[in-house]
Amino acid sequence: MKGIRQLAEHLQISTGTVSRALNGKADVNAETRRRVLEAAETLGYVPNQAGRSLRQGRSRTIGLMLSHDSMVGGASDTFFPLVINGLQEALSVHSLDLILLLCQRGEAPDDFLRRMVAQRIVDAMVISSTRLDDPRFPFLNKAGMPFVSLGRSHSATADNRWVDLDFEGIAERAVERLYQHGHRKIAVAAPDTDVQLAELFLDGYRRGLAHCGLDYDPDLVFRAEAHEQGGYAVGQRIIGLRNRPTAILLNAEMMSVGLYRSFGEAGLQPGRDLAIIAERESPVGRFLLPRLTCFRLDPIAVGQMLGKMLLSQLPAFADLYSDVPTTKIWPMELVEGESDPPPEKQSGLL
Amino acid sequence: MKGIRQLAEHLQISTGTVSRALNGKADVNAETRRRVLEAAETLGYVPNQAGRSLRQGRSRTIGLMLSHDSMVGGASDTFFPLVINGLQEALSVHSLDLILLLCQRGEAPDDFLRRMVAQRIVDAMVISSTRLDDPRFPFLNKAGMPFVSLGRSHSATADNRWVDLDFEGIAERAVERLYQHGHRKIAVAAPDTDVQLAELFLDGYRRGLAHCGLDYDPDLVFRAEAHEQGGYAVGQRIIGLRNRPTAILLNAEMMSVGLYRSFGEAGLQPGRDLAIIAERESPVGRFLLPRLTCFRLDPIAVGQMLGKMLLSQLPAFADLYSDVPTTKIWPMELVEGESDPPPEKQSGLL
DNA sequence: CTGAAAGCGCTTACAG
DNA sequence: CTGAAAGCGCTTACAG
Repeated sequence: MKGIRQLAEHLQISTGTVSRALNGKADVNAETRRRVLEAAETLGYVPNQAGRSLRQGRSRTIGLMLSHDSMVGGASDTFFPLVINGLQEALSVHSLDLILLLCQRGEAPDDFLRRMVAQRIVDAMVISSTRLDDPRFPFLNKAGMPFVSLGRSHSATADNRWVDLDFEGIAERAVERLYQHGHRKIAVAAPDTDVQLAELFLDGYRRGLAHCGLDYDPDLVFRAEAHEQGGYAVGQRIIGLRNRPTAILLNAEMMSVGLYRSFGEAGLQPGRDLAIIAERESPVGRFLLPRLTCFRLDPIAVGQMLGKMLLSQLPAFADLYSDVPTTKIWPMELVEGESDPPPEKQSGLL
Repeated sequence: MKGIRQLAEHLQISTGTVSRALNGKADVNAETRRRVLEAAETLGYVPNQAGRSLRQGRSRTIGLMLSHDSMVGGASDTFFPLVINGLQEALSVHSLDLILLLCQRGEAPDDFLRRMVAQRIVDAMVISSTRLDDPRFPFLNKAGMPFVSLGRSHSATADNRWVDLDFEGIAERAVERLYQHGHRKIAVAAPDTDVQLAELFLDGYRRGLAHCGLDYDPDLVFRAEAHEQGGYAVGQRIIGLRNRPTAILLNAEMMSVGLYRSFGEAGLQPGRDLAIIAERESPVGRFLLPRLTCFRLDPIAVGQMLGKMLLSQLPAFADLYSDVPTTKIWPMELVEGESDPPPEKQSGLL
């Protein structure tokens, strides 16, 4: 079935009536509507999106911009797909489709976004992998494109909506927990880039130290990339120290795989010889030996929240979502593993 | 800048000329073209996609359909993002955009595809996660939507284009390698679903056994899901056996994380107590201890090949890509790790 | 409740 | 080399 015109001719009625019947407008005869829906179903008619978008001035499609890094890093493994699921759930309530726009490795994220927005393929955007200073915020604000962000930024205005994980809080709590376990020399690993989470993670770390009356020692901050290789490098550096830290916080759980290996190679045991707490629960961390102590959250709920925040930004749905918070720092719950045993167990591990 | 009409008025020329200048048509005065391009640049004009698509009958957008499983499973970790990069590289040569369409958990992939195709948002599709019997092939063939597939299927016709990994070949070679290392009781893990790769992997396994003169023993085939938890379950079952296999092939490298843990918990050493070869190289496998022996391929090249195959299916570009193969079984190269030590080293590991 | 008509923004034969 | 006009498929005031 080609178009609405053919469908209308087949039914011997006007395209306008077909359109109204299909779009659930009130003023259509019940029997007419039934005939139209039945014919559309049997003939497999689905409205051409381009015609619809052009006429309505909107596409009913939401774009989620992902960077190559957010897919390849440890974050990919189950986090993003589940966030996306939650997002789709929230949007599908209003028949909005979600498409994923993957910024190529090498392409500047800002240019990429500009292109996508200018083409008007999507009515609204979800952005992620925010940076401290992120030009996408002023750009989207200026372009008048509704959006929400997974991640904070200094560039966000009071009108912008975002959800972010409580990186600060978990770093603080991890330090306090390690302190209670008897640790006095607690290190931290964080990425050496301008991603927002690095700053937050370190802020929380410092705050935790302060609470415990420990001094901040810049030598205990290990800058490394948030993946296996980065964790391996951190492990190597720690092993080489005269005066090793007895515990470490990792900002990404995939780092632990490399850290475990470096310790294993050196005949040391992660957990016993270095207590480890990592940022986010994942299947890998759950099956490492020792099992990783980490922080849990519900990524689907994060996605649903993002979806609702986005809907609150769309004129067509704003009134239905007026009670949605404007920003949300998502709490995370500690999941006790085996990688930060309390002092009395530290020698008896395995 | 709103539309082409405003741009034309600003330049005091017709919209037709603006359009021709912008689209690089030959018969435009050089100076006119320069003025148009400059004005478009400074005023930030980009053509409205809906208008373009409607008029041209095509969107210059390619859809990549991903299933939730393909993102969440181990396959996600670096494989898909890199394939996507290669795909985008190939398509960007002709200014074709790629959008990712993620089939929700729970939504039937066939219905999802039907909806996407009917809406005509994309000109062509890339599908993945093929099954033995996959209705998407006849559907796309019937709908006349050009497509390529990452993965074989019995449902593919001779006209369909696909790239698939050489699951059969690697399973066969892995068995032969393990046989040469002295193993006579070689197990295999494969998913218990109708994904195409399960069948191929088992076919190769059987062929390898036959080459080595070993009997096929169904008790050595462990059906399990292709992730950490699945690998853990396989490990548990092996440990419980009176007469354990001395080696195993895993169809997914993420399984090894769980398998390693189950062995570690039982005081056994992966590698020494069970030789392991897994399907695909990944950062996790590289940093496990012992390092995983596995098979390597270049996912970017796979993506580029898929892109070229797809272009060969599009009328506008077919003649430029007439030399692209119609199907390709992608070879993989063994990467020697520490998880399948030759016999003389098996006792001295670690 | 339905039909006829306009028009969304673009590209492209066609005429000159 | 450029302009005027048609039309892609749809939705939606408007008239009846």
